[in-house]
Amino acid sequence: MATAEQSQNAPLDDLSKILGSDAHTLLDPAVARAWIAFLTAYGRVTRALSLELMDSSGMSLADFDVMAQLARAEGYALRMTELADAALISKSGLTRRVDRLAVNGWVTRRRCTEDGRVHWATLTPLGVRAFRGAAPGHLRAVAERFGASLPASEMDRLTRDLIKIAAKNKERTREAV
Amino acid sequence: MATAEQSQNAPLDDLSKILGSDAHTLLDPAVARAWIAFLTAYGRVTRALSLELMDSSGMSLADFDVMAQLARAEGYALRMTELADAALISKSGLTRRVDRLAVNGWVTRRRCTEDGRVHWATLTPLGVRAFRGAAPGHLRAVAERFGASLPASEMDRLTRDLIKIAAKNKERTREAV
DNA sequence: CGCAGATGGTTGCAAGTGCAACTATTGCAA
DNA sequence: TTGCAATAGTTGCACTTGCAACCATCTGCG
Repeated sequence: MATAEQSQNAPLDDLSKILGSDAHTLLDPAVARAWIAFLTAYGRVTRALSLELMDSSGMSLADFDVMAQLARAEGYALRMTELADAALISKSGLTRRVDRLAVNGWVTRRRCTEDGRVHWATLTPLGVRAFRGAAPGHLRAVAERFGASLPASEMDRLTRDLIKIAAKNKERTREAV
Repeated sequence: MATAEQSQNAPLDDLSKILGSDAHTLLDPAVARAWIAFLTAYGRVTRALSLELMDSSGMSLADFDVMAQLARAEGYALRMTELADAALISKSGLTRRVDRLAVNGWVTRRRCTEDGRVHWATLTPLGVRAFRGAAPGHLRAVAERFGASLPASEMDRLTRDLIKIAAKNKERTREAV
């Protein structure tokens, strides 16, 4: 992945050296630049946020995401599958993440009385406190690293664009088939 | 991580339930929406591209990125560290990735004669062929999944915004200190 | 020279990840 | 009621990852 700055000019022209001059018919150079910038921005921002969050709260970005989903939920509780979907990770990944969060005492798993197959992951009081401790710093960091780069008007446009891209790729590719 | 669509309205309002009403002073709701959309778009697009690329060429997205960097480079060769930087992965990660690419016969490692510490990773003729085989489909997929969502004018604006965000997070956080 | 310190790369280790196969539970239909 | 398909979640496995410690090589200074 090229960094955004260096390849601002010609990420695809470089490739046309190896792919031939029809490279730009496969992928519009403007899209190629946007794609490189997208990957670069994502990589840098998430790496920085992840290190900061780990340092300040001993929580991985994935931990935070999962706990934030629970924090938003009615009664701080969600079924495992709902939670996995919301956090965009696999079911098995969630099982083990909740294991780890449970070891920290931040989350518990309760079997559902009405449907024995279902387990509710729930934020414990300790987990609520941990989230309250971690969130301000993390949200501020997101504001600084992601938000502060653009004026407010630009931010809404960016949101619309990103939502369009996300919508176009909604199907869960493997499982949806 | 909430999905872009569902939380379009109020990702932060939900959190104010747990964080208190000053949640929005920590992170502007418009930024919060953009951030969620960003994470969602990245997750969905890369997952889809990665599966498609693996199916069609037996190449991971990371493999492709590394080989694309080499394909762009003078003589299809880069030093290991340059390559790691360009591909935004760690040095150790690159060592092992190149190991795997070498097993496929796509990349070789040559020790530099002038400076014995340096190793040049180089695309082999077979690697060039593999890249030529994989690239068209992958570029087309990027065009479809990422590019086709937005009109050309919007794409350039998106690029500018993303580059600003990337630039703000340029320091390599750990090593730069 | 020769040795300290910087630089380039690799390896040990302790994670994290997804897929596919598995177990447990439910619901429905004969 | 029994039995089978569908659903929820977990586990085995194989693979990837990054950090920190390590080895090899080079550079510059006494």
